[in-house]
Amino acid sequence: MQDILFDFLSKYVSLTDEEKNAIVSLDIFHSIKKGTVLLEEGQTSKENYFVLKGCIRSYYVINGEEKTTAFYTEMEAFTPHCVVSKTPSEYYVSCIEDSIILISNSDMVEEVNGKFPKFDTLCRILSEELLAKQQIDFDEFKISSPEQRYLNLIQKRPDLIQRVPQHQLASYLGIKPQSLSRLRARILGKSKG
Amino acid sequence: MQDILFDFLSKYVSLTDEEKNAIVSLDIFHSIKKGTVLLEEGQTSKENYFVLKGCIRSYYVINGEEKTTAFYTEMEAFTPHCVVSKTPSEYYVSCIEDSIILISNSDMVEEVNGKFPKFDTLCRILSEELLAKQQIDFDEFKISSPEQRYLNLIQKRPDLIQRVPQHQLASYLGIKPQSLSRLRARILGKSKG
DNA sequence: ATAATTTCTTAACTTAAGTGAACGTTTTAA
DNA sequence: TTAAAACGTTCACTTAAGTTAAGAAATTAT
Repeated sequence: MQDILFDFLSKYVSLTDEEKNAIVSLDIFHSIKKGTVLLEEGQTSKENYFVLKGCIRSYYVINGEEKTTAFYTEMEAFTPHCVVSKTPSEYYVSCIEDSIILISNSDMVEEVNGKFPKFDTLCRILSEELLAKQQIDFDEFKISSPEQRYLNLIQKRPDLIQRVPQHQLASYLGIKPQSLSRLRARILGKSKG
Repeated sequence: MQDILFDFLSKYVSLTDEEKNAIVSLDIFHSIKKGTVLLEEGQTSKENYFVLKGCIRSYYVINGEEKTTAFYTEMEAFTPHCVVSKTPSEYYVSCIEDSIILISNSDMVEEVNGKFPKFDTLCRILSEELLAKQQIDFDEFKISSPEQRYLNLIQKRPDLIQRVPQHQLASYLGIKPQSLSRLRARILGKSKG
């Protein structure tokens, strides 16, 4: 299990056994059941997530309606806004499959980063990379129509379309579930002629 | 001029004179004329931007049409995707006002970061903060209609509405210029009753 | 200063998304 | 195992954005 993490990290920096032990000693490996809510609106959590297996989802609840904004799957990291801003969370995070998640506390991370400067470099590289990736995702969302976004999703994250309920996918694409159904029917009609 | 930068940085870390000199010696202060293109599609630049005064804009050109995806104004930093991914840029960056921009080369930054570990911490904090901020912006974009996005922009970045041409604002909001005109007329009608 | 270009707005028409409702299917819980 | 709830699709209707075109206003270049 830990090997998966260290294989991933080895792409960015090489870690000594001492450094690896420092990570392991944080005791961050967790098995999470489908449906578990990891973060609730209003909480000021300090927890960062890294998905080893499974899928977590972030969503707002507006007028009783869920608005899904992101899915994080294998080898993706997620630091909720409230952890950085130290203000109450405006959204929820929950687990949509039985998952194995690394959950680390910001205070712990800072402590370890203080001891091992290499971790600062690692975190910087990871968040710079994530920032750049997210910027591209945002750009693509802005310059695309809902239909283009859906087609784009089929290309880039085909797994999501299988493992995520339609109504969650719809709000992720910025539309209503009925519109996603219609849009899918439209595409199917086009490809048939 | 330099004071503006160091005042800003002092919010995150305290720098010694030696560290400040290291930054100054990079010779990164530039005066840029309105209309200057800083990055073209296809280029694999290594330049990072930090706006001290003025405004820069990133935009794609798709079928001859500009799609504006971001504006960066005073005290905002921007690292184009190509700098991180080391692949040719898919978008342009240009200056929409006479501006003073810090332009730094990634290689130089890495060299200086090697000498002064504190800079790694600084860069990590800045990019984590930026990532969190960007995530919120993306979330708000997804869960809002064009009209809500426009009203939101009036609240959050009223200056942009003054200093940016309508057609650039429109594509930033994910709609056509004609739709923005209509939307504004609609809002005006509502407020009058 | 004037001409050329770009920008902004308005309008009529088309296309697609939002809304409310119905209905069959699937999943969840008792 | 059944009842209840949630989910996905379809439909008719409404609302808003896309498109094409035209003209006024502002900006830029000569």
